[in-house]
Amino acid sequence: MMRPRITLKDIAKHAGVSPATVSLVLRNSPLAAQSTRARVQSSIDSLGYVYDRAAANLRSRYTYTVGLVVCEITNPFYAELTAGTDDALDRAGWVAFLANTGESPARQDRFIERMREHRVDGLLLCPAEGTNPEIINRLRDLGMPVVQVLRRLGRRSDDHVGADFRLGMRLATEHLIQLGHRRIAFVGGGRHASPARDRARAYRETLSRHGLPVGPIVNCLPTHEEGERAVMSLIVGGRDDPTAIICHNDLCAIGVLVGLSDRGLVAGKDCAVIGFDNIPAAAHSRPALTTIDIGARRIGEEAANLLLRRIKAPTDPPESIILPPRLIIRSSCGGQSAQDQSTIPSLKKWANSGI
Amino acid sequence: MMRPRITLKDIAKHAGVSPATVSLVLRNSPLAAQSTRARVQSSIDSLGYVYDRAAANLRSRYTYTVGLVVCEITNPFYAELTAGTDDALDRAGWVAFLANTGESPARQDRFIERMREHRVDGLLLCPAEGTNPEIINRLRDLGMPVVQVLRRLGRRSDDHVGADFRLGMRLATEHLIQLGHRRIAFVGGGRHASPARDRARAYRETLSRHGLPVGPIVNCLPTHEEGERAVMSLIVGGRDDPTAIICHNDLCAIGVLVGLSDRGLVAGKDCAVIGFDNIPAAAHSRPALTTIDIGARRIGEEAANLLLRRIKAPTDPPESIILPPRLIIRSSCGGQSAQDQSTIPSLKKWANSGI
DNA sequence: CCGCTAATTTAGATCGATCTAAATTGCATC
DNA sequence: GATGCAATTTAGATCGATCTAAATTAGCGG
Repeated sequence: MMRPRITLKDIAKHAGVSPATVSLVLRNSPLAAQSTRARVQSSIDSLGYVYDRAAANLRSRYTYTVGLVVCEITNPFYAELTAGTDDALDRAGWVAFLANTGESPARQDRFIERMREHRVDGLLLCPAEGTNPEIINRLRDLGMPVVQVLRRLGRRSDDHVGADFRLGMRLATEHLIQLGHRRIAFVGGGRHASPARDRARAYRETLSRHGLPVGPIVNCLPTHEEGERAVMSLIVGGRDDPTAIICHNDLCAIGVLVGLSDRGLVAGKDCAVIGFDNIPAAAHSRPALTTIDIGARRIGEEAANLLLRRIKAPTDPPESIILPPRLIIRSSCGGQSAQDQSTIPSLKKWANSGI
Repeated sequence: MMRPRITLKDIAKHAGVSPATVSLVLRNSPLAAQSTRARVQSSIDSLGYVYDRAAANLRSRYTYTVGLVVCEITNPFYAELTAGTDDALDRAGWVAFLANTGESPARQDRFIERMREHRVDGLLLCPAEGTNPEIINRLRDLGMPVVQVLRRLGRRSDDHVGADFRLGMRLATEHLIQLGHRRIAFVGGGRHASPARDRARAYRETLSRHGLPVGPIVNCLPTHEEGERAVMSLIVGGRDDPTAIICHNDLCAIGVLVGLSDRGLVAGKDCAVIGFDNIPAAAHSRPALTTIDIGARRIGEEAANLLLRRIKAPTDPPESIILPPRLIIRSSCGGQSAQDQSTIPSLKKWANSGI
């Protein structure tokens, strides 16, 4: 019924060499002579052999797999990031196990455990909100290479790839200030992950530095719905209504745009709106959304590459790779609607010397 | 430096039993006595043992992994579908390798090969456009269980989970006809995957059945950009301009909404627009998009469950699970803007008797 | 033709689990 | 206490590759 799998031994017999030699050929070892290499290769082709990595990694060091733990893949931003890691891993010949935690630490723990059982060589972790920071230390003690993506738990001296959220938020805030806004609200604050804290902090600092009042701040989920709803509480028609709104991300900014239009207001004229992430939809809202691009795909790629480096050199000092954000000016803040006023993205990168 | 991995043998020694017994306990075999089970379990806990599935599956039948091959994860619809499969697999204790082919058959082939090397027990395949249908036969000959998701290649008697795209398109078209539209355009036609062909066909059939003219049809990618652009070619201000536009999917429908508003037209008043997929953003466009919901998440779950069934019973006759679409009426077609006029989704399902 | 080094090849143990088939134990019955 | 049968336990082979260390072969100078 089930025909037996063709193994390395079968190839050896067919090619008239030892299994050890076939193994050398399979791994492109320089030890194998050109002539035998060719002979073995032709046996492989004619028998239709499939290399069994699962068996190989029992003995060898690597499984050539990593775990990708994402907090919410249905968020377009993370989908983009996932596509980036998939790309980079594919190029290197690796594959990723996917886990979508849906912001559940319990599910995340369960998945990480499962990954350990499958002997992944490392983890790309965008930790769910509320994750116990201890998990990083635990994984390090277990010798499991981990690269934190975007969100970062605990100490600053772990491997990490992210964006400069504070600079991003400063760019956004200063853009509005330059346009003359004095009452600048923040929608989607109150999240607890590190990028959220960074944003909130930069928002406050920038306003204070310019001697402007901080707030109002609406703490809500960064979603369409809550963005829409936030407008209701923010714009009451009084003198003190904000003239500009900075949003935690584009999803929620697009909600704000809709909320404004439902109130008969025109974003970019009656009220400026600025987003964060530059998801594909941001270019296609009306008015088109001014936002901060942080290069989701690129972050995914850099994270995958860093993880592969770390797997190969586990004791090298940790790296923190921070990609520069750029302000994308469209029309939701009124005035100029120039296309993508971009700065050349240069890679800011440093290694903490293992402190 | 690297402390050696704790193995089943270590547990055996610690608990004073044989490795075989520990193995039984690990697999919850009824052969192990309650008392030994407890003793072994406590050894496991105190030594911090991690089961090595990679080693186990060398000998045993299953690896408890599947490959998930998706054509474009950055499309919100597929992201949702991916979340659904991830959910179902997680519940069953399985994990998926992820591959985002980006509609590249070559990349898809490469990935499938890699999955075979990793000995996945089965594949969830949403084939890239242009995939050679032979691949299904090849995989069947190799004994690899495959469930096609949404898109379906070649013969109708393979395992497959999808939506009734033809019914969906009929619902959409008839909805517009009922509203009195006579010139109904189709944007995003010309795609080659099976769901696209089904939609185009139902669109034509329904119009013909009602004695209405077919077209105009704009063949373009189902994206924001091209949706916007399509409006330019479709609405020229003449007598024969369509009064309604059906779109291949919501992404492109939202583009059409934007295109209309850029022309100073109001969707739902000057022109009706209807989408397909019911992605999250559809409820938050303005006007809110009337669309066809096909339950992306549910499809992902059903596909994962079917694959698990097929892995356990490879010789059972193939199943085709078709989920019913439902029309979600919002305001992009004008008139009533009642919330989610939904029918109760009942599962339509049949098994081809292995023909 | 021998010795010596360098280039190839290989035998056999090993990775960490499962599987088969046989051995052992426990318990009720005779 | 011997016997039979079911319930547990176990030894040892096995999955399909890699690894180590040793064996073989080739090439070259003398």
